[in-house]
Amino acid sequence: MDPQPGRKRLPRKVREQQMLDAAVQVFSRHGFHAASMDEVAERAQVSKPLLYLYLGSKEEIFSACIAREADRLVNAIGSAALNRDDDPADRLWHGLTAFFSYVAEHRASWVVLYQQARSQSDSLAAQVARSRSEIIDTVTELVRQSMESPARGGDGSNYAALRRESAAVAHALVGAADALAEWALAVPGEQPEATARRLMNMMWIGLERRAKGEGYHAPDGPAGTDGPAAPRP
Amino acid sequence: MDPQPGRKRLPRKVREQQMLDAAVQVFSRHGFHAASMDEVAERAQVSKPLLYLYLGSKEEIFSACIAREADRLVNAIGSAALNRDDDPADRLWHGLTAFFSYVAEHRASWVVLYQQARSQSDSLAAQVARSRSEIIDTVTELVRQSMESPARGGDGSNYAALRRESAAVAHALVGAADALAEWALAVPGEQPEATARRLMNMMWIGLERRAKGEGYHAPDGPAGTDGPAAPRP
DNA sequence: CAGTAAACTTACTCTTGAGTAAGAACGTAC
DNA sequence: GTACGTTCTTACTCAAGAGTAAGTTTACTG
Repeated sequence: MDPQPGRKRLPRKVREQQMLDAAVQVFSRHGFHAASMDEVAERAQVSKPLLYLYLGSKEEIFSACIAREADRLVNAIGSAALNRDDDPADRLWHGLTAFFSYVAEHRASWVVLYQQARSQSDSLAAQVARSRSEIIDTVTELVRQSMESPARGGDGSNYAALRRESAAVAHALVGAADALAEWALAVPGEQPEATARRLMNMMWIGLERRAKGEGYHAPDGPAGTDGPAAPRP
Repeated sequence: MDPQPGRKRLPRKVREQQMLDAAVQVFSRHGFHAASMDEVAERAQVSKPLLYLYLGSKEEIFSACIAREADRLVNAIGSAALNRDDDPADRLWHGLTAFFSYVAEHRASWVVLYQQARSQSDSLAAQVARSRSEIIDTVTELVRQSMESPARGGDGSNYAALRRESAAVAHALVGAADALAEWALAVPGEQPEATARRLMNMMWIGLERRAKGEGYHAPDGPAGTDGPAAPRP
């Protein structure tokens, strides 16, 4: 007789994953410092000493969460964006769709990765910064390829500027995606594809025209370092 | 004889502001839960009981920080964006420039407002949500005015869609601005105006063309709810 | 120079939560 | 069944930090 089947004596690897699942949930709700390891243990249906025996310390548990979730997210985006056709726009589109789907489905994962992670100041910052830049780098590369493809002759002189601009775009894109993902969760019936399309519409066209040399011309602002200011249409 | 002038017996209002200054710094570095009130007291050059006597509890102190900083930020943006010419693009431009200047100069303030604030789950969430939506609403209104101005006949049928789209744009804009602000701090010589111009170039052109009915058309993705898919140029 | 109200401090209490010591239950090999 | 290694728990220790009791100093007023 076994009243609760599957609820006892699991192999270590399985338990560890359960613990990490619980930890991600708790960290995402409360943040690193406010998260209670008692709560993690309770959620994982396990006692606290086992948690510590398997995973070390609170920091190590957080670290393991970050590593696992970053890996999952990068894989999700990468497999959607990289193994596709060569058109940068479509790759970006698929990547964004994958991202919004991922966030919608694994919200806690994203919260831990992007939001909770930013604020920590300890040694966690390094770990977190690495994971974040892994994501940003993927996007930066995507954007960079997009920006050099149309109407960019062998212009190698402003390569540094191109790199800087693509980094800026990538950061903005990820930030916008984050904010949009949170917004989308509060809007009933907003599908991940729809959110991705919104973001593409906002930014991609800007990129295309930017590549052709067009752009917004600032009026005479407080600091006029704009060079020759042309009138807007 | 007064060896350290200005270091003793200050009136309550002044001390309170010093305490809030210190609190903003500490909260921005460590987040709400990890922030130590001892550290706040030390930074404010004051003992802990005085801190509690004047400002109440840790939560109330955090609350007061949020309220004060949100007010400052909204004022900074509002006075730059609203008291200008009527062109929505220029207003947005001035607002963004003011924003990036503010973040560059009062980094801790923004961190507390936008980053730390998102994670809390307690009653703080309400306070924080109100302040954040105050900012978002300002931007949403700016964006909405921009979107209806060009080539939008008296089309009142998709008013709800317009509202939703402008909300999405506003969220994306603020998220992108946040990410860009952080990025800009790590790039030497990046001026607030330059960052604002980048963001305008990314998004404003997208908005303009979007208003004319143009947009990115997704390829045959996993979910093809795109309506009639026209080929991209 | 009292007297008094505000500004301010030292030195505590008490809760919460990270981390652990010591050992109990379970499964498996012989 | 009995030896042995793995899984797992009850019941603690200990430090950090929120919040406070009671008292001390300064400045101003009559």
